[in-house]
Amino acid sequence: MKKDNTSAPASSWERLPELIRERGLRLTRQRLFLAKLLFEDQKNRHITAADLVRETDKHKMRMSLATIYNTLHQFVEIGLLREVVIDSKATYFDTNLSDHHHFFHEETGELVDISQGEVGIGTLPAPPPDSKISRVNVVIHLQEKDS
Amino acid sequence: MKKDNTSAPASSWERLPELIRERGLRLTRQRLFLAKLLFEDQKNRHITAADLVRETDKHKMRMSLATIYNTLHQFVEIGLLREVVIDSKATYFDTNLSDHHHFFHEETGELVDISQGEVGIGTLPAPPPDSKISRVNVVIHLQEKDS
DNA sequence: AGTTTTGTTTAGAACCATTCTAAAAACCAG
DNA sequence: CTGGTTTTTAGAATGGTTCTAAACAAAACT
Repeated sequence: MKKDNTSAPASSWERLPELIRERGLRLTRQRLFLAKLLFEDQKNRHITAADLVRETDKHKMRMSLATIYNTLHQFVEIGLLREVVIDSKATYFDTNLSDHHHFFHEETGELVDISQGEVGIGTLPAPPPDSKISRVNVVIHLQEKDS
Repeated sequence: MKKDNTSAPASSWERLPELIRERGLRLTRQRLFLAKLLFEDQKNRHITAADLVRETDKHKMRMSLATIYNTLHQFVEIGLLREVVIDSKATYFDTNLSDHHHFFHEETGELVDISQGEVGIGTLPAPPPDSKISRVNVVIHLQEKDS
């Protein structure tokens, strides 16, 4: 039985190399480096491809945009990341795999986790016939209060 | 004839011309035609810019893409439409102004209204200081049940 | 009416995030 | 080390959306 036990900020970062391998991906310098950027500090992050370009550049580990996108999507496929789309400007990749929702700061484009308990969805409507609910996204848009 | 005025889009379609004027926009052939397409049948619609291009073409009222986008955004500004972003593929414009949420069919890209009462949001977390909630979006993603 | 002012439409170029291509490089089993 | 397969890469291509600046149309003024 394979236990798909990957919740919270991924499993501990030291195990990522084997995890990547187990899921059928080769362990390359680029994938390892991106994994490090994403998961090393154990914090939940909401990152765009552009953010990663900036970070890799800063660390003198410049790599192709295509690689960054490929890796991000592969990480989603093997359950290391979740994709979050809020506005049409960019796709965010979320290291927090637990069931949760988001605040979205409209001015800054910043995403902030809302822990699971804080949004109580009382009732959900029944899905139409022949469909099943694959996920429920709640996004609370925030505006700055003009003081 | 039943007057289904409950969640009717915008005010009645006959008043749109004056409404457009009141909000400081000139009443042009293009704006009038798009308003007609969007609101004439009093049904709630979820339309993309590309949809409108198709419809205007079909009615031999071809107009520039820029005009379609401009008009759509102006209609949002004057409160005739709401913008809904679900995935990064396209922006939807919703003629249903009432407070409601959406089913999203992942396979077809189709959006379906969920009437207000059917999603009960029990608890909302307090917004961070200096921010206020501008809106709450709930999107229920649907997958086809492989029968 | 005609003329001016100002707002609108237009085609096409520009933009920007993302994906594709096909060739070179890296990984890894034997 | 070699061969076979996967990855990476630069740059081109894509697709939705926005911008530009020129032509045009609507309201305003005489």
